[in-house]
Amino acid sequence: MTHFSQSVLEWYCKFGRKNLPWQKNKTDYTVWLSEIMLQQTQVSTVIPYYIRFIKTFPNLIKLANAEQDIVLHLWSGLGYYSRAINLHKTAKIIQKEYNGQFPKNIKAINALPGIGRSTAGAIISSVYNKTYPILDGNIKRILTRCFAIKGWPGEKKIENTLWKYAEKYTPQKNTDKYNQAMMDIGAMICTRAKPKCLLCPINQYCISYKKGNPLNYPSKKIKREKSVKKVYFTILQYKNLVWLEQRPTSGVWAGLFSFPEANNPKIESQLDSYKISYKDILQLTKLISFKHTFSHYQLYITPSLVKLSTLPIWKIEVHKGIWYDLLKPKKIGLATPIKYLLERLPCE
DNA sequence: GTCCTGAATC
DNA sequence: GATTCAGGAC
Repeated sequence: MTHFSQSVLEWYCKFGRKNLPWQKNKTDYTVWLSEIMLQQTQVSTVIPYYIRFIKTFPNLIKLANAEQDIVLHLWSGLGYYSRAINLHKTAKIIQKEYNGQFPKNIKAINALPGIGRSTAGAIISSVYNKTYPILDGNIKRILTRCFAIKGWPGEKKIENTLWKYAEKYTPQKNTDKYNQAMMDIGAMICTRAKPKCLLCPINQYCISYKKGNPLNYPSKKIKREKSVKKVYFTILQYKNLVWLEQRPTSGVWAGLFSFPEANNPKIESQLDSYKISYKDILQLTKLISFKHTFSHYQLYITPSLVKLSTLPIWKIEVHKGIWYDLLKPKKIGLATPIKYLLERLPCE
């Protein structure tokens, strides 16, 4: 084992995190679930979601047999909803094709929806203590700083280099502890801003520390202007009921419910397509516009509230959706801005 | 390139 | 208050 890895392991014994919710009563299921939630998401954000999720679905079979809407409901607000859809898919695959037993070899795990090389490595090292490297954002930050690796880590060439380093330093023994330690060091010591280099167990190996420039790493992505999109939501409300439609299983807010939307501000055309007659409108209010920023574009949302005096009935299958009861909300997936709007609607 | 959000930072 | 940033799979 390298001195580098030895230092990492010694640090873990003293300072590593060992009491996170998914580290108690650890099983393949809890590790898998937490690793999926932790993709692109920080620990403090995940904890309440994880606890609620595990309460509702204490094991894989419960999850496999669940309605997708319930799964998305529990994921609402966590973002990257394809993670939830893939999680559910994977549960069903394991139930059907693996007899309910989580596969134990890396290739089979890696082939499951939503599990890439790093997550597969994290699961198999954490649950079975097999020797496989991981490479998440934390570890990329540590490695680029320690070995002064220039270039944006998202670039294929740089990522391959980083995997080489990850392989080289992942020890044969105690891989589980080492991988957890590296994630902890990345989250607690080798932070993006104000890294605590003096407390770092591997500062003696760290080139950027010696040079005094750890903040130069990792190199930043060359950023391009975010495109701007506009959308107009039509909020149809009759008493406590609000009309919501389910979005397709791909694209933004996959599988979540949302208001009817249009690309032009003319509320009339939207009302026409829903065959709403003006005599049924009690009140039509343009609500305050706001901005929602995605990783790849900005969305300006202008909602209009249309209060109706009768419950419209449109031809079946022309508009597929649900009348969402504000007083008895159905458990469905809702994106954050939709949840925000629904919470602020006055109900009668 | 496409997928999201809350926390950190300005 | 507005902007930036962290965080992997497909």
